Amino acid sequence: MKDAFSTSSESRMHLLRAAAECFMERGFHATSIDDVARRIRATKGLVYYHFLSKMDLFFEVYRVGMAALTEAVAAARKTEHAGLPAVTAMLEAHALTMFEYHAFEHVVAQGVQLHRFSAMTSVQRMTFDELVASRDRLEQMYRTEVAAAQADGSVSGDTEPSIAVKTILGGIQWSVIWWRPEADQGLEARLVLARQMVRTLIRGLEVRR
Amino acid sequence: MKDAFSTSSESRMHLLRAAAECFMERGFHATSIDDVARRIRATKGLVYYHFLSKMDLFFEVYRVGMAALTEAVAAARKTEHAGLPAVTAMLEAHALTMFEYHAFEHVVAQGVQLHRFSAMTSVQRMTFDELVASRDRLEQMYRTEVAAAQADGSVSGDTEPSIAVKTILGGIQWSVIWWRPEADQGLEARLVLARQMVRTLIRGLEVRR
DNA sequence: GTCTATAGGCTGATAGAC
DNA sequence: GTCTATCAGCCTATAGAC
Repeated sequence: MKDAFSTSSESRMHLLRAAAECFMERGFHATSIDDVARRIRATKGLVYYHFLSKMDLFFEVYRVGMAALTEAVAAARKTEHAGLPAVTAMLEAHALTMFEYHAFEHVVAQGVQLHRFSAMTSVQRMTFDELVASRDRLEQMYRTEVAAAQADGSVSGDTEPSIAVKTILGGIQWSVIWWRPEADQGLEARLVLARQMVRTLIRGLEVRR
Repeated sequence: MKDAFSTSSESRMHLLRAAAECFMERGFHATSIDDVARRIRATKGLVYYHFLSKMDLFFEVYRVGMAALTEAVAAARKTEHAGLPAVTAMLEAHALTMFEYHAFEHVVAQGVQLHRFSAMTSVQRMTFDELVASRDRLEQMYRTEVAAAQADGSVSGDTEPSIAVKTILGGIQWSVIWWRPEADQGLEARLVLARQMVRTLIRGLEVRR
């Protein structure tokens, strides 16, 4: 998992992981810096040595989560032909990343909602805007492929790509709510689950012959 | 919308709505009791006259949101034959309720995540467990209908009902994240959107002939 | 790099006036 | 029913020791 953290010191990486877990369990505001430090048996001082503020720490966690998602989905996109095959591969990679980076993706989901951070410096505002933009770019990849699939006739044209994408992605993203790491250990079980989810979304509930 | 609030005084009802909006915008922990009171141009004292604590206020908002959802879905269920037709009607009603009770349903979504309220009294713990149970009962309605649809062959049997339901419902529930009341005014526009979402989930992305 | 100590601000909850 | 005043606790962030 090292890759998504790029170049980070040991402590910094451990803090990021601890923060992701705390934010997932209790949410941003209910998590104290002491909670994060305590989780790796350190104290507040260490956190403030590595991060400027609690919000910057949150942003870093978000960035790691989005980076993991973007890389996985972009890579999967290239393995298949444009259109429906690409979308299918993207969704499967997307789901697997949701499981592997569970805590981080939970934070990403929170971040989407938290437009209103009480007080943001202008630097933080810029960072925040970039994170929102990265989320839009991910969705844009999907919209492009769905539009291509509509053009080649493999996806029905009577629903706007943006609506279809939001709906389908919701099915994947919502897994942060109900999926638990304990539930299914091992890559094999995760792959089976991811494929069932993707199949449900691509083929629909209804069976036709 | 009065119905879902059952018997409530005027002030109490306004406070519930204000609380739902605050919790939606800032989240439970970031919302202060003063924020809620200020939104209806009142003060803290009023809130504590009507509700025992901030957490009880949250629980009441959650209860209203879940009640609205349960009633709408249960009613829709009866309008169609068991199995796929029932599921389709349930999803459409579900989506429409997500829009109509947007702020409340946003809080319900938060509530699912907040397992760990720092300090709950035993009474609060019981209330909380009942709210979680009400959520499970809603999902159970869907699982039952999907299983019936698998039995009559209208839904493929190769995905467990619980997985299919969680995936499909995710597509609907996630709309609290991206849908905004300003976006589409009027019942007509909402109905069109709801039907596009449901169609995407029932028929799938892929088109077949 | 990591820790301790502490300042300073905010907020949940209560008491009591009107 | 609604408001004002206030307390007690917690938590972010900083300063400075080691």
